[in-house]
Amino acid sequence: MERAEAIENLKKLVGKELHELAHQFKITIYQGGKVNKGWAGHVFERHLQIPINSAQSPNFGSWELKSIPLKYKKDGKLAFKETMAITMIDPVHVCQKEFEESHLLMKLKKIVVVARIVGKNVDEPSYIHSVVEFDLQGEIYDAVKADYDLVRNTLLDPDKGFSALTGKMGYYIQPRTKGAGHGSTSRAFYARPRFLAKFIKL
DNA sequence: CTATGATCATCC
DNA sequence: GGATGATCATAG
Repeated sequence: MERAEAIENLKKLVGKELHELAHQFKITIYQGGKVNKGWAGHVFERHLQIPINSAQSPNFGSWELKSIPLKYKKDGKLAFKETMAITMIDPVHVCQKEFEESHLLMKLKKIVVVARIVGKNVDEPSYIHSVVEFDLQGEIYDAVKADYDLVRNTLLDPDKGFSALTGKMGYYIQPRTKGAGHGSTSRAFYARPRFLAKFIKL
């Protein structure tokens, strides 16, 4: 499927209620009192008839699908509820590649984001807000590159290394723990709200 | 077990 | 309210 075609396809979903779609595709939201945190993303992937797998990237060759939750603040305005996971950090790869060749940049250039509005928990209705693409230019590109270099330099520093990475680092992009939990120590690049705000109109 | 889809829990 | 670290379901 072409990227432009998929975007058109996703835009048809604007205004739809996600729980309804999840039910149609038989996607698990609750399992024994616990939440399937990836359910929203699976709904979109199923809608586009994309196979759900855990391979690092090319969801479908030329682009990448992400979803981000939005929420209403008490004054009635919209705000980003969470940061967005972009991709896992592979220390070896990051040390060998400059930003221009990085997996991070390749991903960012391919990402299509679906912003959706959520309530205070998964039982609240969830509606699709908009579909956007990332377009790194000028100031944004340089800032993201700086964040990548910060992570890279930390990994290359003999006194720091992988374990020194923390979510406190980075202005637009941060290195943060991510994994199956229970002792997993893998980390991923996350996009901070201020980065998302550059591309998503609230 | 790990990567991907992300959100939850808790701290400030 | 925003930020940071931990965690869950699914699939390979």
